[in-house]
Formats: sequence, C-alpha cells, structure tokens
Amino acid sequence: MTEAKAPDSSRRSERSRRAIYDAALALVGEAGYGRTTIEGIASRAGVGKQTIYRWWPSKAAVLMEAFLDLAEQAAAEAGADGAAEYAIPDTGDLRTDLRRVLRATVDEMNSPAYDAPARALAAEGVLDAELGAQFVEKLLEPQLQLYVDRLRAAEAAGQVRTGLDARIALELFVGPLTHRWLLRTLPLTHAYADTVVDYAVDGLAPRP
Amino acid sequence: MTEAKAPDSSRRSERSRRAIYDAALALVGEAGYGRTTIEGIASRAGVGKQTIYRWWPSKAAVLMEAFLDLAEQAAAEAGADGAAEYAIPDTGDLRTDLRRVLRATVDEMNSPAYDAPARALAAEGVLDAELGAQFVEKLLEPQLQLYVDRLRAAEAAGQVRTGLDARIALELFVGPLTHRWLLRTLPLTHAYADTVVDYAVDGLAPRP
Amino acid sequence: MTEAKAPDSSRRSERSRRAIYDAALALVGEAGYGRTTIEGIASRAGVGKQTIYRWWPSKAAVLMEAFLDLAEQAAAEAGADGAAEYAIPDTGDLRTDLRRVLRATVDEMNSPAYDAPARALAAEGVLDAELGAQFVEKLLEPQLQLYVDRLRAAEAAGQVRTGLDARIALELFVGPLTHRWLLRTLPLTHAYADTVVDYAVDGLAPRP
Amino acid sequence: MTEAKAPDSSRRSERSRRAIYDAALALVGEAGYGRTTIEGIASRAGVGKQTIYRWWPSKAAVLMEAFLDLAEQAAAEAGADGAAEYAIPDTGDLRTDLRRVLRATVDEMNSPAYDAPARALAAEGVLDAELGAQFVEKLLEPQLQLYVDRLRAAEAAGQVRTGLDARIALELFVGPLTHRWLLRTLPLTHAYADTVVDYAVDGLAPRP
DNA sequence: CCGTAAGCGAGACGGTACGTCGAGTCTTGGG
DNA sequence: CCCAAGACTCGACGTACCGTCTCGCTTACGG
Repeated sequence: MTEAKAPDSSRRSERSRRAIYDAALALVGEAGYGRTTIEGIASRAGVGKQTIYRWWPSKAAVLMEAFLDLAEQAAAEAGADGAAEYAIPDTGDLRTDLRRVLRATVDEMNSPAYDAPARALAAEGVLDAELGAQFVEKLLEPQLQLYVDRLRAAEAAGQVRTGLDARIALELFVGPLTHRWLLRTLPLTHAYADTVVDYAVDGLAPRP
Repeated sequence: MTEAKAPDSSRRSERSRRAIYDAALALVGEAGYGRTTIEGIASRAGVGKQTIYRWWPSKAAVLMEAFLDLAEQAAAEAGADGAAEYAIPDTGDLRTDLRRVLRATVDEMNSPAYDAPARALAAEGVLDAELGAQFVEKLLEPQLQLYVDRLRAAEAAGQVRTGLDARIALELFVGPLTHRWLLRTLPLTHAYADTVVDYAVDGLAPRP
Repeated sequence: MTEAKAPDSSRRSERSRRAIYDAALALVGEAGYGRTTIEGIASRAGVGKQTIYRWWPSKAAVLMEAFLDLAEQAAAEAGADGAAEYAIPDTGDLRTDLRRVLRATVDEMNSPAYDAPARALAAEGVLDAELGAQFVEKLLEPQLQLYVDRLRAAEAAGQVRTGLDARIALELFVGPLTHRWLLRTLPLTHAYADTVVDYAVDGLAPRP
Repeated sequence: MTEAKAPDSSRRSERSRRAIYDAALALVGEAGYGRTTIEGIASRAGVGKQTIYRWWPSKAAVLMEAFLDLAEQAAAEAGADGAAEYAIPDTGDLRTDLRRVLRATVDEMNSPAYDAPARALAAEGVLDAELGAQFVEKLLEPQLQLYVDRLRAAEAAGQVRTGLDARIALELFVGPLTHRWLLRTLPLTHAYADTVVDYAVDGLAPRP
C-alpha cells in the first residue's frame, strides 16, 4: 500500500468529530458552500485545522460525512419506535404511495436545513466524479433501492407491466423532482409531485 | 442607478473576447472547472486580468458566455443550410421523434467537449441561484420550449391526452436523462433513452 | 539562468518598502527576533505577505536591508554637513583616536535600538553562512576597512611597527568588544574599551 | 515554590538520555540547527516527545547538555591518563604556550563535529540572554579561567606588566579568534593564531 | 510478590506560522 | 480609453512543529 500513514482512529476525539460536523453544517447553511472554508469550520468547531486534515481529504468530504451523520441521526430517531428501518409504504395502491413519498421529498427539498448541504454535495459531486460516486453510493442509492422494492411489489400485484425495468422506471419519479430542485426551473410543489406521479404511473401500467 | 462605471463596449477588443472564450473552454476541458482560474485564462489568452474583470463578473460568467458562444456557432453551422432555427422533428409519431431527440441528447452528454463546460455551469448554477437562473434562461429554457411545442402538436394530433401539462410532461423525458448525467448513477445509453421514451410516452397517452 | 521570475523592481512600492523596514525593526526591538514573524511584519506594515516574499527570501534578509537602510540614513544625516563620508579620526595620536572610536562602539552596542537588530542579524549570520557573508560584506567590512586605513596611517607615522598586518591588528580592538557584546561575558564599558586600546596599541608599537 | 511537579530523576531512562544526545548532535550536524526539530530528535532517538519535554525546556537546552556531555566525554578520555584536569601548559615561555593553545582552538573551530553544535549554541545564546548565560558559565568561563591562571603565573614570573587585568587581557587572544570563527570574516589558520599571539603578548609586556 | 505509580513510546490534540496561490483592485506605459 | 502586464492587499490553502494531553506498556518499589 502507498498510504502515507493512517492515523489511529481508536484515539480519535469524538468531541471534535461532532463539533466539526455541527460547524460544517451550520456554516454551509449560513454562508453557503463557497464561502465555507476549512479554517472557518476549524475555528467554529474550536479545533485545529490539522484535526480536519487528519481525518478528511477535502471540505466536501467533511460535509458529506456531516450530512450522512445527520441522516443517520434522523433515521435513528424515526426508527426508534421499533418500526421497520425505512421503506416506501405499501397500501396496495401504487399511485397513493408514491404521491406520499414524492410529496415528502418535495418538502425535504424545500427545507433549508436539508437544501443547503445536499445542494452543496450534489454540486460538488457533479464536478468531482469520485465524490459524486460516494454521494450516490451512500446517500442516493439506498433511497433509490426503496423505489425498486416498491415497484417490484407492484409488479407482483399486477399494477405495473411485467418485465418492467425498475431502475429506469424509478427515474420517471425522481428525475423530474431532482431536475426542478437542482436547476430551479419552476417551483417544487405537492401539486407538481402529484402530476408527475400521475403521468409516470400511467406510463408503467400493464400493457392493454 | 449606481453602476460603478460601464465600460465602452464599442471599443471592446473582439480578438481578446474570442481568445478568452477559447482559453476558458480549453482550460475547463483540460484541468477541470475547479482548477481553472481567472489568472490562468488571462495568461492562456494572452490578455490582462483586468480585461476579464472589465467585462465579466465571475469565472462562471465567462464560461457561460463562452459556452453560449459555442452553442451559437454550432447552431449557425447546423442552420447554415437555410432550415428553421432548431426544433424537435415532427414525423407524426411522437415516440419516434422523442427517441431521436433523446438519443442525440445522450450523445451530447457523453461528448467530452460538451460535458466539461456544461457540467461546470450546471454545478455552479446549483450553488449560485443567480447564475443558475441565467443558465436556465439562456441555455435550458430554449431547449425545453421545443419539447413544449412538440407536445402541443401531439396533443392537437390526439397522440397525448388533452389538457396535458406540457411543462411537466417534458420533465419525464429530460429529468431522467439529466439525473443520470449529473449524478452518474448508471450509464447513459441509447437503449436507456429509448426505454425512458417508451414509459413516458405511454404515461401521456390519451386516457382510455 | 534559473531564476523563477524576477519581479519588476521599477514598479516597486516605495511606501510598502519603508513600512516593512519600520515594522521589522520595531517588532525585533519589541518582541525579539524569534518572536518576530513575517506575518507580524506584514500585518504591522499594512502589507500583504506576498509583498514581502516577492522581494526578500527570508525574515533575516528583510531585517538585514532594514538595518542597512537605517545605517544609511544615519550616515546620510551625519554626513549632511558636507564632511567626509566617515572615517576614524586622525589626531596624530593613535591611542586617543581608537579610544574615541571604541567608546562610540561600546555606546552603540549598549543602545537598544542598535542592539536588537544587530544581534539578531549576527546570530542569524552565525548559523547561515550565506547571510553571514552578506552581513560581513555590507555592514562589517566597511567598518573594518576604516581601521585598516587608520592603522596604515599610523604605520606611515611610525607609531606602529612596520610590516604590521593591519587586518589582524584591527581584530585586537574589535574582537574583544564583539566577544563581550555577543557573549555577554562581562559589562561593556568605556573603561573596558580604554584598557583594550591600551594593551593592543602597546602590542602594535614599533619593535625596540 | 510553584514548580509544576518535578519528575523523579532516579527513574530516568539513561538509554533515552543518550539516544537524545546522539540524535540532537547528529541532526544539528547534518541538517543545521534551524532545520533540527524536537519532533525530529524524538523520532530519530526512538523516543516520545514528552520524554524530551519532561527533562528539557527547549531545543537549545537539549543541545547544550548534549554538547556538554560530549565535552565531558572528550575531557574524560583526554584525562584518562591521570593528568591534571586541563590547563594551559606553562613552559615558562608565555608566547609559546599561548601559541599552542590558540592553535588548538583554531583546530577545534575548524572541526565540523565541534563547529556545528557550538555555533548553534553560540547563536542561540546571542539571542537568548538566559541561554547565553548558561553557555558562558558552563562552557566558556571554565576555559577563560585557564587563561586567567596562566596570565597570573606570567605576571608572577615578570613576563607581563604588573597590575594587568587578566580578564581583559585574555580577550586579546580569544576575542579575535572568536570574531573570525563566528563571523567568518577571514580564514582561521595557525599563522593567524601565531600573529595574534605575537601582537597581544607584546601588548601585555612589562612597561619599559 | 504483587499492586500501583512513575517513566516511557506513540501520537492526537489546539494552535501559530509557514510559504504559495488566486481573487479582485490599482497603476504604468503603449497604441 | 482600451489593453497587456503585473504589483498590490487580502484571505485561504495545506504543511510543519510547537507544547500539552491522553493512551497502553513496562518496570521498579514499597506495603
């Protein structure tokens, strides 16, 4: 291996790690990604710069982990009541279930606490393929898999055409939302989400 | 108004402008957007830094104009044979027409000359709302309008449901492609484009 | 040549240069050489760090020029009355003349404004041969040459032995003073200077 | 007193102490004093940084002790044949005796093993009065005392003037040598040492 | 002879300064 | 008055060491 020399993670300061996450998310939210600096994060977290450079290779990587941590915390809270980890609901009616999920996604995209860091990560991932791969693998892919699962269930229930390519089908739902979110072409509303679901679910229906 | 003092654009050096466009596109292509600097562009273009700052407010703005210029040149060449500006073909078969267009879009997204600057602009637009608005207005919206036009024709021809919201419908086509392009989840192929068209066109079909 | 790229000294900011000299001398005087930093000098001078790095290779080089400039100013003031540049007086009595000079040197060494930067430069020159050579050439050697001249005059007047090696003889005067000054073995007083002159002048007297 | 808490020197690791001395001297010799760091010494000595900070207050202090230790070892070897500790020889002829001593001093100053650390300590002592005092007290003063003793003997033997201030007289010998050594004005040779002795001894001769 | 308290190697930590890069502004000289 | 050139102030970069602070470990002593 040609790793320069890995630090001993068992000695890592949990306190610093958390403070860095908090500072990073706060600064990205307040000042924007471009105006957030490693020095700023370090200073706000009450931490030496080297402590950041020791554990992360870049500003984007810090933000990625901070955001992942945030998501995990949220998931832990949500799943604390013993329910199943996280899945798209299955009431038997695909259209209804997807409306609910896409409306929730719209709400998330419209919430500042989520928007700022997610946008920053997405933008950075657009430019940096390696980071983008991580973004997809750790954040996006698990979400997309839920759609795959739900669509497979719908297929089994005869609600969508057999032989459906679920990996593509799901993009009829998330593609349009992501498009509006990232490019800000037009407002992201519940009504919009509903229409997308309508058109797309019709497109997946069993062939006559 | 309090404009600092507008330069006299009639005395502007055309030679410098072109050199800056070329340098900007070349550097973004070679080194990536993040490693492209104003100083680098100026030096490569054989131009003083001030000449850039005089006419553009930011690196992204330079790239935007350079890219627009590129698109205009391409359009001029394409339209040199006297044909109409640019439109989605209308053979009477919506499915066929959209397949052709989406396949072309996939090819564009896969071509390095287009990919690097477009990706850079998109990413910058994701972070900077103002720049994003320009990106959408000047580059994206004209394209999207072509879809609106074609869908309206299809509606008139009874190939899609009446009362269709074309602004949303078009996103069933461009949303998925853009999603794969920007986030690099899976490869962008013609087969993929065809499947997207199949599913989406079915979704827009007249209600039974 | 392998010079990275020499800056254009005709465009150099005189204002910055002076401010840097002043700040460097002040900080070395106030905080000591070790606690004086390039950043500190830049900040105190109201100057960007790069402006220092553009023109000087090191902290010591800055201080050297600042000190030289100080010496030149002092010399300019002293010589403003039209007198000869600077020389050891020649009253005809070597002992008297050297007493006067060495007493003045003692006073200089005891004055804080001179002591701090001169000591810093000397110490740095002790470690860094290149800088030491500059220190000697630009600051020390001109002084020592005055002794050589005076001793040659004394030789001509028959006050010292013929064939005297003036370059060595002068060290009997400046060596002891420098020794006490740099190493702080014992106090540097006029009486001490007088005794050194007495012993050394006797040692140079014509052989019986 | 408010001593933080003195470590128990009876449990001190002799092995570490020696390794630190060796590493310090080696690094100063190889890389120079400025490029020698505490971390470097610790690493080279295979020792924790804290082990250095526990026993020494500064890099210079480490080097000082290392150098002292070296001198002691040398003295122990030299004195192993049962002779007196160390003294300037007294053959009855002051000139001869001093020539021998000053030539030896010149040789020492020209030997790299001595030059690097001694120069570093001297330079540091020039800047740091406290350290300088230690340098003088522990290294220099014992040497100078030998001159005082020899000069007093010479006085008793009528070879130098009565009432001579030996503390000053000795500086006519060591001052010039130190001057050339530290400031590197001109080469340090035996011939030079001889001439210094000639001039200075003449200066101390009994008044006619 | 066994616990416990020290010294120890190791290295993470909060910091300061380094020397470099680039941003955006300002100045000079030439056309 | 535009332009090429480039010096300027400023802010951030990523690195090197500082001196302090835990960690386990080993090692000697004192109950």
